[in-house]
Amino acid sequence: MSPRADAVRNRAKILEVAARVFAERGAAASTEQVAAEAGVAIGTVFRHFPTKADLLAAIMKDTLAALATRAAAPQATLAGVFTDLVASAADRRSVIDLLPGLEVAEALAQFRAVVADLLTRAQAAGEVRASIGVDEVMALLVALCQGALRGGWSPTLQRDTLAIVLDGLSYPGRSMAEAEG
Amino acid sequence: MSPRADAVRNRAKILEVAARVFAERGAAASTEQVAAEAGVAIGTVFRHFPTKADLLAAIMKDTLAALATRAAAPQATLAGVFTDLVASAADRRSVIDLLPGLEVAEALAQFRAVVADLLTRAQAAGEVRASIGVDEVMALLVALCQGALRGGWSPTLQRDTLAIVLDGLSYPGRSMAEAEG
DNA sequence: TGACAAAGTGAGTCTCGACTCATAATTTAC
DNA sequence: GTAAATTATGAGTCGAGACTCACTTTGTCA
Repeated sequence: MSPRADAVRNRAKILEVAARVFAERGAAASTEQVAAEAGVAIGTVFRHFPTKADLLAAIMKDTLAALATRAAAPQATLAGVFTDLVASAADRRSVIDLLPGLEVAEALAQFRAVVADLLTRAQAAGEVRASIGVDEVMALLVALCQGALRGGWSPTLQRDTLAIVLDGLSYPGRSMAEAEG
Repeated sequence: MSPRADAVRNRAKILEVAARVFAERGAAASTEQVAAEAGVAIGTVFRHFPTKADLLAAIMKDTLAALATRAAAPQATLAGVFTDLVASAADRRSVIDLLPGLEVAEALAQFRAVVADLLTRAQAAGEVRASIGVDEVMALLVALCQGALRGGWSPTLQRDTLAIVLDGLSYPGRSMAEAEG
């Protein structure tokens, strides 16, 4: 027997609303808020997602999958992914707190793989220097998103900080970092 | 009459312990934890800091002041400040959550002024391109700290991401950011 | 040393949020 | 249309943590 129609509808509605609520009010927003805004009883939320952590993980998984899909498009570029991500973080539409090690590993790995591909292509095109690895790129991506999210970066600030980081990715060498102890 | 000696001692002890506890376990650590580790009763903590937010604000204020002092040293450089901050964030020794608008404004402004000075000098020395402003530098600083804090960056990753960003600060132009819509 | 005010104590209150479960309402299968 | 199973409901439980306060202890000053 397939799942009941109302169950499917409610699950989708809860996920959609929860993503918005947690993005707006932070992961500390209560499950009751989510239930109220989704128009269901709190018990319904817990039937679909036995734990608040499960709900957050489901959202992260969806978000990462959507990002991976967008980044896997033929015309996608590394710079484009950075721009998109930072904009959506500043907008509080995605990228909740990274809850370490919670069922999201697989989705994260997939996204990472797509970024790795974009990086390779950018390097082949001479847009990014060869010495840079995926780890650094992912780290910078997360850092910029956290900054944009918590700092509420304006579009101008997003553009300017991104320009700096992207330039750093392409710059030939002479890192200032060597210049100090 | 000057304040009692034990009161002064306890206040200092609480601040010291609280900074460590919140850095290690996050701002969600309970006030009881702090009291226990400081060896005082919970009422004592609340006597000195009527609210948990007051305690966090006091810590942030101290931290920012210490940072400003270190960054104001004659031999300090912009690259050095970036390196120090990211290392201490990764180490969870400072930089708690930025609680928006809470008595920290003044301390933040002071730190920002010191960074502005370092930036001006770096630009005069030709180490950073002239088009960059303090806002971008502060934004990148916060972003990198958040990333290092939540991502638990290894020393290697700290060095590599920092090198990229610092290179971006000095790079002459040709931002990749223009290359997409 | 005595007296008093400042500071310390910690059990208790209060609020809030995660999670449960007995019961009611729906949906589906036939 | 009806039975049976699935799902929805929401008041209630439970625990945690911020904060209070009546009372005790301690430091200070004369």
